[in-house]
Amino acid sequence: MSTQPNFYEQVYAIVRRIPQGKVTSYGRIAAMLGRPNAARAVGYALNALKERQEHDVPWQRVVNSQGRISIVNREHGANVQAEILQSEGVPVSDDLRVEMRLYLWEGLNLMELDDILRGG
DNA sequence: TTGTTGACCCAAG
DNA sequence: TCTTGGGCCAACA
Repeated sequence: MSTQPNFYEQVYAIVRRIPQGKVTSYGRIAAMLGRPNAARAVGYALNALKERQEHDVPWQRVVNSQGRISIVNREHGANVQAEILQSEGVPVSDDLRVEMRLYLWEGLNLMELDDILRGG
């Protein structure tokens, strides 16, 4: 389809469905969109979120494939993303790592995914 | 259209 | 476990 929704919007649609207390990776999101090698583009999309001020997108629930936080932003000495995740019940170690084995979000079911790919 | 930049991923060493 | 290098993709100048 040539009139499919923007790549950004698809990324946001998926991130919005990550349940509290779970995390997923940039690469997994890219794979859900049918672009297993577009992990960097997903990061680019989330980066643009800052300026858009879309507070309904839980960007903090996205970490890299190794369960590590890739964001350098920090306030009063503590990493912002780590703070938010811990407040949601996801433990983050001192070296900014999350136990992916325990907190990984498995992803969407086929019906939800199809809904997003269609533009829902 | 080309080159550069990123909140990445993966395989090797 | 950490570091490198190569690869991939979208946005932007």
